[in-house]
Amino acid sequence: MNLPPISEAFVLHFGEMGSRWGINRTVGQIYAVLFVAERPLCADDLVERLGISRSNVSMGLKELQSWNLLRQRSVQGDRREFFTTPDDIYAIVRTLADERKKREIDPTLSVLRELLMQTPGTDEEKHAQARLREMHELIELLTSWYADVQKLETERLIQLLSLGSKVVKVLDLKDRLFTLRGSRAGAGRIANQNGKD
Amino acid sequence: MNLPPISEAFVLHFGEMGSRWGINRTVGQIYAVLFVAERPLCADDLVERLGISRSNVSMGLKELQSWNLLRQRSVQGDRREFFTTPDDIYAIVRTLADERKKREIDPTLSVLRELLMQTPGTDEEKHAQARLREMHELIELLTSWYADVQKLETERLIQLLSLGSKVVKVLDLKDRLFTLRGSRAGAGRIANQNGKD
DNA sequence: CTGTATTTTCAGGAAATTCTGAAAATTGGA
DNA sequence: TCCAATTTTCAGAATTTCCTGAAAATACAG
Repeated sequence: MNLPPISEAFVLHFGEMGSRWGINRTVGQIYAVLFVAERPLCADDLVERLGISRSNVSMGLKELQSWNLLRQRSVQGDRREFFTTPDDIYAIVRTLADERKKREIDPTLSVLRELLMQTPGTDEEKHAQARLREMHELIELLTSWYADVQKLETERLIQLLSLGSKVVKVLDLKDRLFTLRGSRAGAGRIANQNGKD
Repeated sequence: MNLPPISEAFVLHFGEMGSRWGINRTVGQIYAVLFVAERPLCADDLVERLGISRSNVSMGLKELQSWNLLRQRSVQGDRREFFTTPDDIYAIVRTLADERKKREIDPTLSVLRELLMQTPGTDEEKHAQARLREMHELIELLTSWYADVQKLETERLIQLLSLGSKVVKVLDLKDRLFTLRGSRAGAGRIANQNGKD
């Protein structure tokens, strides 16, 4: 592996992690190299840095592109294709989450929905369906939360994440204001700007 | 596969999904069977239902136990061990998240921290470190949010998830109250019950 | 067009993983 | 303690996934 030590350590770790997810080691390594690179790299650069075959690089890049994880750049006076990862790391995470949802969650939801439509033949099947229904509801809750949060601009998202569970305290505050509404006209007017309930 | 049709379809799908995560097909199938089962099952039950070898079941159960995903039950007058998944599906998700964090996120954070301590030899390494720093910060933000949320009781969690990004509107409300503080003593007092800032 | 640079495809070999049966270890009752 | 039931281990077979080199396809400059 032909990389400076810090990058190499990161690339090795990332490859290892990638293989714990569905992604294979090499694909993870390719991504890691692009992620830390100062400039867009072409396939040959990756061959050189990772010491793997040209065809392997080609397949890896194709895989990463199918995940929407790469940006393509052309370089003046060079016929080869160059690749980078998006600069904005929040955008990367959003893409990753979207793709995983599309590949894992959506098909699962559709299987669950289909199985919940069927008529159970036995008590055993009735029980199975009840379990599947619980799972379905939970996944729906999580994905609708996700869809909501995915809409926020990065700045808002950070604000929300930073707050963590302290949000709950803000909710308490909201509840309290509602309780007070009527007895204190001003608070009621403000609370209503929440635009909901 | 010796299962009623609804369960079988679910088990097959779950095994398939499992193999997209690091988990292997059989382990996913074992979990799925236990998840929909009406009663605790022993290893032989799983052999029968999935049509795989006894030793394979044994290894699969061991793997699931290492993920903390099973409950062990003993049955009166039977020497064999019986297994179930926890009834509470929220608890299951919490466990899963904890384990994935422990296996994937924590080691990554520690590698990143270590690499950020090192002195970069070149500009290339300086740039790599800057990228790793961004990644480190993002992961820290996400995990601290996660740690916070993990503390909530299920009920609160559901409340929070149901609200989705509408939370932001509540935050706006909070901000507005702070803006008003001073000019309107009452609102300020209430806002302070948020216990922060 | 033609020729060269570049990328992609893909068959088959290499490597990794999963699975099995046999044997060893463990468990709990008598 | 001994024995039979049960679980675990593990070497190697079976399967799956990954990787490569060679060949085909594509892109583009002249």
